[in-house]
Amino acid sequence: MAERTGQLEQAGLAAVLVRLSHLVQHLFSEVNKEFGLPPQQAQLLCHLVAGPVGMAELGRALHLGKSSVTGLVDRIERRGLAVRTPDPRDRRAFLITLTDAGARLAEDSHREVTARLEKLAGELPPDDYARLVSVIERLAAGN
Amino acid sequence: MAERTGQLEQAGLAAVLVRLSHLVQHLFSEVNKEFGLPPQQAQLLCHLVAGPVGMAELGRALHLGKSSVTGLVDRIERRGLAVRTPDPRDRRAFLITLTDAGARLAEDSHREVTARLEKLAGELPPDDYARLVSVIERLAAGN
DNA sequence: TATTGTTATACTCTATAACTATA
DNA sequence: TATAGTTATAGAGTATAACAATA
Repeated sequence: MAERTGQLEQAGLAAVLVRLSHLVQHLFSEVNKEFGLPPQQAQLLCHLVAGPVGMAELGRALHLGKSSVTGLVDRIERRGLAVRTPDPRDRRAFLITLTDAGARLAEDSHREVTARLEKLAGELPPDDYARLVSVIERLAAGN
Repeated sequence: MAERTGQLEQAGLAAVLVRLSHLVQHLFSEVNKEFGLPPQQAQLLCHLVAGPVGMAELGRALHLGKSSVTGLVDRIERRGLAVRTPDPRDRRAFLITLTDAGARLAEDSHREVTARLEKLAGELPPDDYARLVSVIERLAAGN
């Protein structure tokens, strides 16, 4: 790793990634707390914006066990943000669908999270901004 | 934002940051699960590696309320990974200190997390690697 | 037999409020 | 009065195991 030494390397890639991750997680939590949403419920809403999703697929997307998804959907449903509807193609399964209130909340939350993250990075020179997006995209590709 | 359009911008900075954050968090959780550690306890250990820390300072560092820190330290102490020792300069306060077992576990966990993150980014060209570290450091500066 | 989802149970995590003790 | 920390309580999040119903 001699080719990767120097002042910038002192912090270490892992260290800055973890630090950035904490930063983003904290911002996400704080924003959604203002909307009265625990971060896990907010994340669930994010995964429902594109359309109805089954419980099993939610578990895979969120890296959760079946019973964890059951509880999370219970709480989101109790708040009136989504509903379980029977899957017409599988009588065992449900499709979780956002209510109007849930869709509005998801959109508001997403807008605010995006705004604050963009603001965070807004001081970066355009070149750095573009490079950051590019590199992170490659980093996350396939994971 | 016309100066920031193009193929790379389609994903959006916020989106890739959130995605990267999930990626890092999940990796951190998975690694520490192998060590029998919930991610919060692992993060607590990280903050103790540099030396003993008081409860209040832990709360500030981890963005936690006082009682949350009490519980977290209770559980870490029950596992024999750290101990409360009286602060000689303030008879109200404790200094949380890693035990030998806790220090070993923290080091092992850190090594493994670092290795997997470095591996994740190992395919990046050295220039991108250095730039990523540089940009993220500036992004996280002061936050 | 495998998959979808729930229930029961236990533990972890977090916050608020009320409290003790020290600064 | 302010700060360091605990306790009590309540809710949220997660996992494992046992279960029901459907594929």
